[in-house]
Amino acid sequence: MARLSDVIEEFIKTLLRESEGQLELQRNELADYFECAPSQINYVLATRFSLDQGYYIESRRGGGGYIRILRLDVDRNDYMHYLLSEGIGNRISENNALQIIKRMMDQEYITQETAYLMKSAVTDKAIGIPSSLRDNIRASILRSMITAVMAWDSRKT
Amino acid sequence: MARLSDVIEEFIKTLLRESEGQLELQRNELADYFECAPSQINYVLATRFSLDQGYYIESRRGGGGYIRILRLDVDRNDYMHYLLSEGIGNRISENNALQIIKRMMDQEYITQETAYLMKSAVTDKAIGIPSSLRDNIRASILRSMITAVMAWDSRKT
DNA sequence: ATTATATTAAGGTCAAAGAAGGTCAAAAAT
DNA sequence: ATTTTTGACCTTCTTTGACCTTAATATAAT
Repeated sequence: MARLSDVIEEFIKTLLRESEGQLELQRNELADYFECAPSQINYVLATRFSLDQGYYIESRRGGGGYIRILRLDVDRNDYMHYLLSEGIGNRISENNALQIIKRMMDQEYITQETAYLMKSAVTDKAIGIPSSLRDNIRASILRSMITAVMAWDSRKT
Repeated sequence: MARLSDVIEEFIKTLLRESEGQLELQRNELADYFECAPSQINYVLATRFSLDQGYYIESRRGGGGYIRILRLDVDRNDYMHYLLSEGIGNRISENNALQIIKRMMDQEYITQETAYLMKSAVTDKAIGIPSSLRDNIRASILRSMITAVMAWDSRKT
């Protein structure tokens, strides 16, 4: 018997194929459909639709809430994927971060303007706190922004 | 699926656009039109037309009462300067930061893409560290990015 | 005609209920 | 031992309704 999680995974991937890599779903509805606990949907998303696997997830609670899944264009974003999975890690110096941003710009993954903005967010000065935590925070922010760039890109088809 | 509050928000914003940023409406009439509780109008106003978000509301009860909504169209640089000098300060919550970014986008001070990127840099998740320092760091980063937007702009003239 | 009172027509507040999604750990299955 | 499934509990956002306050107008009393 195929594991339910696998079935749900396939189901979502089919939907994604039919909708050009972008879709919105209702967690409870889906759980209902498969007669499983709602949290199983989260499990599927966490184990099969992670960033490393090339997916980006946004959600909103409350009435009219939703879960939005974006399939990132992996081929086109090879370098950025590498950055997210290994290239950055938990800590990164100001210099390294600036270099990475410059390279993304050179490769035309991002515009000059975006590069400028990203740089502004990862400088020592921006992050403030004079502590060893700074490099960790920087890494986290940089990763978040790179993810955003990718998600934005695949969003407008 | 679409949240009623969102529909009402859009409705009001459209009216505002058509009337040069100033309009008067009848709470009960609007509630009637959307077939909702009158207090839902207040909810929409409170959550989407706050001062922070650039709107000012006046109202009057009793016969001939009304709700007047004004969109505050401050000069772009004025607003950003205000943000830098007083609006943000040393600490800012995730929600407030997102609101400010949304407003800058609404008023077309920044593009949707830039807004998306900026948001990604100031979320709790991006900043990581679970500590009271987070709001300080966020304020600092947000200020830095706003400065960058301004600088970028004045650079290409 | 003037003043006091009642009625009606607005809008305001707040808390409870409802409608999502999130987290985490225990139990079950492989 | 690892992965999957389930369920209890949490957080966030929205919707609804009961009750309150204020203003204008109509009516009654002086």
